[in-house]
Formats: sequence, structure tokens, C-alpha cells
Amino acid sequence: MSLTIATWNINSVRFRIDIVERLLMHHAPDVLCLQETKVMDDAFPHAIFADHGYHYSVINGQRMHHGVATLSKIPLIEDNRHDWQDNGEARHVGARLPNGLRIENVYVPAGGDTPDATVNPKFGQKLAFVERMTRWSESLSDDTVIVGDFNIAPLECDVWNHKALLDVVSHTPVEVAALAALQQSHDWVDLGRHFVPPPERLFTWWSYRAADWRLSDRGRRLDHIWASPAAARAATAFEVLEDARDWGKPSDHVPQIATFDL
DNA sequence: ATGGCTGGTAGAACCAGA
Repeated sequence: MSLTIATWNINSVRFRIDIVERLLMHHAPDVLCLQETKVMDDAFPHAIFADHGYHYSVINGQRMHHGVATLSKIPLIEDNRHDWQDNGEARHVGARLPNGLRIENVYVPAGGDTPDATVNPKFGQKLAFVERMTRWSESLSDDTVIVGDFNIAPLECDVWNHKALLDVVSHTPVEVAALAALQQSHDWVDLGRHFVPPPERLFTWWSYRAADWRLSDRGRRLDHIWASPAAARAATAFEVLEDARDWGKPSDHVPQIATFDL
């Protein structure tokens, strides 16, 4: 059976519900993991997803900021949810499919402006978040997919200019090292780079501030789909929907979709 | 020329994103 899993930082699921529907109609992933839903659970637009056949969901929302949601066309049950900062922010929800596959939907903190925890506490919180994820990741079973906005672009070819971004939060060596430790903790396979090997350019985010995002192409690969080794062996395809950056009222992130033959 | 923008919320000379 073929299974498709999409992930997308939507930057408000209510404001961008039209382009969410566009993804559902034209790409119809079996499972859609959203980050930055920016909505309380009691105001989540469940009816619109149900109209498109997405009758199952696990959501972890909060007021104003952050928030994650996993929507599905096939039965889905909540597995767990973690608050790795222990500050009440909604940045993770886990789910399990009938075949046992676990889908972990994560929104790693952005980390603020300055890559120095002594003057910018948010940067230290980001590193601590990833370290606590690493301890958790070690205990997961080998039938897991972890997706989301990790807010770290690890490789030189994951950013538009490696040298220019070495001191910019999202691509600093200490963040890249923390992400590498997380990846090693469960032998996670980075499906983006499994299907699009370095040094090919691969981005999932472009700033709203560019006059012409496609012309300047100052992108970063901040969003990821990782699979445990057994799940990765079932992966058959991977796609970044770069054109979604031009859809009406776009998110600054674009969706990516992985296909598995399970 | 890495902030030139953006949404949510309040009703900002705001916050957060990255």
C-alpha cells in the first residue's frame, strides 16, 4: 500500500485555508502535518478538512503562536505529545497509524536573532529543545517518521550562501552539530537528501522580505522529513512543492511530500 | 541589501517569525 506524508509550516491555518485546500485537492497526501497553525483547538477548521476526506486528526494548538496539527484520510490515533521546553508552547504532536507507523510532527523554536545564548535566551532554548528531542529520539521504535519545521539548515547546499549564513541563526555550526547529534541518535535518514543528494540546491523557505523570492532565491532548507531505517527502506519518492511559494497569500515555507510503499 | 514582510491580537512607538 502506498502512503504519502506531507509537512508544511502554514503560518496560520485559518488565514491560509485556501491554499491548504489547494494542496488537499491537487496533491491529496494521506497525512498532512502542519506547523504554526496559530489557532486554539476549539477554533481549528476541522469541517474544511472533513470536506476533503480528512476525517482524522491530532492537534496541539495554542493562542496566537506556534501550534501543530496532523490531519489524515486514514485512521489516526494520538500517541503522545511533548513540551521539550516545559513552557507550555505547542510544538509537537505524535500519532500512530493502523499499521503501527508513528508520525511525529515537530516545530523547533526559531531561536531569536543572535546566535549567543548569553545575550539571547531563545537561542539557548532552541539548543536545549533539540538536545531533549535527542534523548527522546533514542528510545523510539524503528517504524517512525519525524517531520516538521526544524528551523535548522544543516548542509552548505541547504542555504543560498553558506559563508554568509554561518553566523545567522538556522545555519550556525552549533545548531548544525545539535541537529547532527539528533540525527545520529536514531540513525534517522534525511529523505530530502536521500532523494536529492548534495550538492544540489534544495530549499523549503524563502523570506517574505525579498522583492522577488524566485529571482533572488535566498532560500534555506528548514523543513525536513526524516525516517527511521526500516521506514526509510520503504520510501519511494520525495518532492518539494516549490511552486507553492507563489500560491495566493503564500506561506514563507513550502510543502514537501514523501511517498512510502508499506 | 538579513530585513525591505507577515499574521494575530489589541487597539502598539506590539510580538514573533528566521
